Amino acid sequence: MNFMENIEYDHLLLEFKNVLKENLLKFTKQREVILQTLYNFPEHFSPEELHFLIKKNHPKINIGIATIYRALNLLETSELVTSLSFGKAGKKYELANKPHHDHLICKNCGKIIEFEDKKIEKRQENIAIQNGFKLTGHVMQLYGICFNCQKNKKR
Amino acid sequence: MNFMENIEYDHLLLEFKNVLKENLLKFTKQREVILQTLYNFPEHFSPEELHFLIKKNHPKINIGIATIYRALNLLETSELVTSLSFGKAGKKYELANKPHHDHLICKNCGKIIEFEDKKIEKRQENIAIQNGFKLTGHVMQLYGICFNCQKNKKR
DNA sequence: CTTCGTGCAAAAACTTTGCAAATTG
DNA sequence: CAATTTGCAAAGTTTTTGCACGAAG
Repeated sequence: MNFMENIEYDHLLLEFKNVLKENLLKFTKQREVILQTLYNFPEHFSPEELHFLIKKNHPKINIGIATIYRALNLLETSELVTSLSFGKAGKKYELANKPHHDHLICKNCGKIIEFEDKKIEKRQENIAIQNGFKLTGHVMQLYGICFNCQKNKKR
Repeated sequence: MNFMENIEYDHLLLEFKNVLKENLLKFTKQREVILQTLYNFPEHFSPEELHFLIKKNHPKINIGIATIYRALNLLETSELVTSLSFGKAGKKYELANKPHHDHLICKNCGKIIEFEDKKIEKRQENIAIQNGFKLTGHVMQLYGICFNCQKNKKR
């Protein structure tokens, strides 16, 4: 992969640099690598997981966990990253403006279908406005039993 | 308020007692008060907030924070309580089987507004069917900036 | 050069655990 | 009675902070 030629990433990087500039903060190798890692791995990371991954993929950079925390707080405050957590799992972070994704998940076999529904999104926007909110994102996961698992169900 | 005459609460309590019985666990004053408090205050609590509230409302019961944590873990495992967290705020707990609702969450101050939208739910059902799924549940969180935080952001 | 960022280690905050005494079934 | 639960304090975890040095603008 050659990140230098990725327009989408370049745009994200530019946004980040603007945030830094606006706040008179500095662009450092550590901050760059953190953003890059969040971009390249489309999962949800705990600070610790992110730290581990960066140490593995960039052995040359000596990055401390405190830097990860500080960067994630900065990124979250500037709305480039969002965090969430459900149930037992701790807080997880992901890029805020990834292409939008909702999930339909089979509780039996774990199969995941991604979908997008304009009508629901429109409705969500309305609900936010009615409550005085400026909407910045959402998480929606539907749980159920997929076709195959319904068929195979012998219980 | 006379909780003795509250059918809804009685039902919840019964459910809890059944969970305890199934696992050969014991029904204690502390566990009862925790459940009761979650029922009576329809907010989202951190363990610490819940502890504080119980100490305030039941000064006679000497309840430790460890007991709160242990009870919340038990209640969450048995699906009587769910937890969620977002943005800066830590993990919060609420009763699971309140009438169904989704959350509109301020990423800045952590304020939570609950809502329910029949149109969205109908649509979710359709999406599931189109994909061959039998729907059993969902999680939907809308993230944004609440009215107050929008105002205050003008620095 | 001046200011900010970093790693480190220490501190603070949050959560779990071990244990003796108390309570439940 | 036997077994579980509790509060407490100690032990783990997770997250934040202070500081001296290094890096960015």
